[in-house]
Amino acid sequence: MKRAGSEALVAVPAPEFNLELTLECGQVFHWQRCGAGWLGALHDRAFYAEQIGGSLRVPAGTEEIAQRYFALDHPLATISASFPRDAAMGRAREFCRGMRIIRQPAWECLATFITSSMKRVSHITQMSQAIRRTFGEQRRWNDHVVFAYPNAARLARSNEDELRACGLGYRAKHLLRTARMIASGEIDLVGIDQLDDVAARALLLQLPGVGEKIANCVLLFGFGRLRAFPIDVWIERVLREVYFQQKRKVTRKRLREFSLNYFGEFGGYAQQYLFHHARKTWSAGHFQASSGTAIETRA
DNA sequence: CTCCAGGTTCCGG
DNA sequence: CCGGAACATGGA
Repeated sequence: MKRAGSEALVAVPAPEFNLELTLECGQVFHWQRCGAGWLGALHDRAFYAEQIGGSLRVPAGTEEIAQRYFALDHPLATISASFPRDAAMGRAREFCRGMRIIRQPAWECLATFITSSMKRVSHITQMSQAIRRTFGEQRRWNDHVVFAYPNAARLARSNEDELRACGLGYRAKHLLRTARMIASGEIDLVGIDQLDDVAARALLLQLPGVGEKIANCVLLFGFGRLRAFPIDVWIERVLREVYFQQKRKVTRKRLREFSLNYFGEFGGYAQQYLFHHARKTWSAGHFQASSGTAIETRA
């Protein structure tokens, strides 16, 4: 009688939004395709969402949670218009139309990105699922099962061997120590909302396994700091090939200063668009072939 | 088998 | 501040 996966769904208006792109662009790692949509854990509950044209269909009663999580209130047209007017950025903007930077729970975001260093996106997904299955609470949606991300207190009670069994390798030590610092209250994640970007970043940098790049990921994806600009291997490639072409000896510090100035108020969005576009087209050749327009680096 | 992946940490110039 | 090396694991 009831079709699994389609009972009690209600529509939420979602203009300028692409659910698939948003969930598959490498900002979040645990959503699984399910029927016409996606299944995952949103905060502490099982959650399902599917997109039909300009609207999102979600379980009745979760409309507001969905709107907030998927950041449907971000002014995407304004954000898009704020990007610098260069060719590479223009291609990324077209390629990523409808991609939004979602609002992930801070701890889940922090913990997941601690596991991300030197790992491919598919591996990060594997580790996230293993951690959820091992330590997380089980939730059901119709006849499907998902696992919530374990909180810091739960991981603080685990040990390095259990975490290594989830595939974390040397990252196990980092995640365990960070979980303990959060669980003990030594570092207050909630309080970060009251800090400006610089102070918030400095606080995150105190955590084991969190450097400049991961701190910026957490600020961007977990704290809605849309100016934060994580520089990973892909973005570094883009910056060097596109914006610093034929320039020798460009230091990390120089790249960081350039990206904060050049990409502006919504730099985090620009970064994610460039990241996804580069990752999906680099090997295909578009990217390099069309990156011949070097941009003058204005100080 | 070799290479590399959304880096961080530690160490010596 | 800057450059290098070690660090685990898995898929191509």
